[in-house]
Amino acid sequence: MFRQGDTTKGIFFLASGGICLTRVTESGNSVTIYNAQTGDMFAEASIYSDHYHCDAICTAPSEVVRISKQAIQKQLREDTAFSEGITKRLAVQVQDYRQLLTLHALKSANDRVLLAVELGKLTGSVTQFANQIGLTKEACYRALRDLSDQGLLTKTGRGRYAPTPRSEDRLP
Amino acid sequence: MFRQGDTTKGIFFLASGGICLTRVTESGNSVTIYNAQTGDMFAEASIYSDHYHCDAICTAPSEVVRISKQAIQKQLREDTAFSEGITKRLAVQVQDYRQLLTLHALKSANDRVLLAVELGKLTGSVTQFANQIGLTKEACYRALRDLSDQGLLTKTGRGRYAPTPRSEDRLP
DNA sequence: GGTAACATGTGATTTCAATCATATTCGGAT
DNA sequence: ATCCGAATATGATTGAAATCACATGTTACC
Repeated sequence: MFRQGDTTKGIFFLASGGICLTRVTESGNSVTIYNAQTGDMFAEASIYSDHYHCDAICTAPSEVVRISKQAIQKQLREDTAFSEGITKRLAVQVQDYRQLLTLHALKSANDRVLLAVELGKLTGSVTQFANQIGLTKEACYRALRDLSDQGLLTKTGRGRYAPTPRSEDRLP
Repeated sequence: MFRQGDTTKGIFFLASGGICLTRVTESGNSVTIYNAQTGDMFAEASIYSDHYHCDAICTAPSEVVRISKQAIQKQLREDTAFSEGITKRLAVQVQDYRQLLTLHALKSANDRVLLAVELGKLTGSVTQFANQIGLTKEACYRALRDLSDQGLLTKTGRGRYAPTPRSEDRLP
C-alpha cells in the first residue's frame, strides 16, 4: 500500500484480506507494528503527518478503500458531527485496546479465557478466539473445559461456551 | 488522581512528575496501562464515558492540571484547532496501543525484549520496563543478558542497554 | 556514617502453556 | 453419497518463563 517515508495520501479501510504494518527501527531491524484484519482501519494518524512512518504490505489479496487526506481534512473542518464522530470513534478504540491489553496481561490461560468469554470475545470459532487472545487453540480448549468443570462457564454446544450466571443476577 | 469507577471530571495535563495509569482486573491483578511523563496528557477518552476505567496514581510528586469535562466539550465544539489537537492525540494513542499489542503477541522473552528496546521502551528502570512489556524483571534481565551475549544489544551501563547499530547505517 | 528501601543481577526449581500426536465431527464441494 | 479440509477435543511430552532465593550496588534520609 505504501512505504515508510512516502508522502501521506490518506487513511485506509481494509474491506477484506490482510495488511501488515512494519517499521524499520533506528538499529536497522524491520519490526511488525500491527497486523490489520478485515474490517480494520489503519494509518489514522497519517492525517496529521506529511509522510508515513511505516510500511503497509499486503499479506493476502486484499480489498482496500482509501479516503483521501484532503477529503478527511475538509470534512473534519466543515462537518462538526463528522469530526465529533471520528473523535469518539478514536476514543472508543483507545478503550478497546486498553481492554485487550489488560486481557493479554493475564498470564494464566484460565484467567484469560474466563475474562475474554465474560467480555463476549467468543463469538466465532474457538480457533479465531484463541488467536485473538494470544493462546494456542489447544490451551484454549483445555481452559474452556477446566472452567466448565469448575462451573465458571457453561458449555452451550459444540464450541460454544457462556459465563455461568452469578446468583446475584438471577431474577424471580 | 482518580480511581477506576470514579465519575469522570475531565482530562489531565501532567506539568511535572509522573503518573502511572493502572487497571485492576477481575482476578485482582494490577496492570500498567500507561506511564505518563512530564508534558503528557492523559484520560482523553474519559470525555465520552461516565466513569474512569483505570486508576491514576502518582509515582512522583507531580503538578497536574485538570481541564473540566464541560470546558472540554464546549471547546471541542467551538475551537477547531483544539478539536484537531485532541483528535491527533487520540490517533497517536491508537497507534501506540497497537504497537504494544504487537509486542505482547510475541511469546519469546528475547524477541519481546529486543523489539521493546528497539522501540525505545527502555527509558526508566528495568523493573518498570518489565511490567510494561508483560514479563517478570528476572526474565527481562536474563533476556537482556542473552541479547547482549548475542551481540544484538549493547550494555551501555548498569541497567542501560541499547540496540547494536546495524552495519548498513554506517556512513563514511 | 549508618541504614533502610529499592534496583540490578544471577542461580535453582517448578509450573504451565506450547508442541506434537491423534481421533472425531461437521460442512462444503464433487 | 462420499471425499476432503477445517474445527473440535484430548492425551503425552517438552521447554521456557515464573517463582523462589539470594548477593551486590545505589540512593536517600536521619
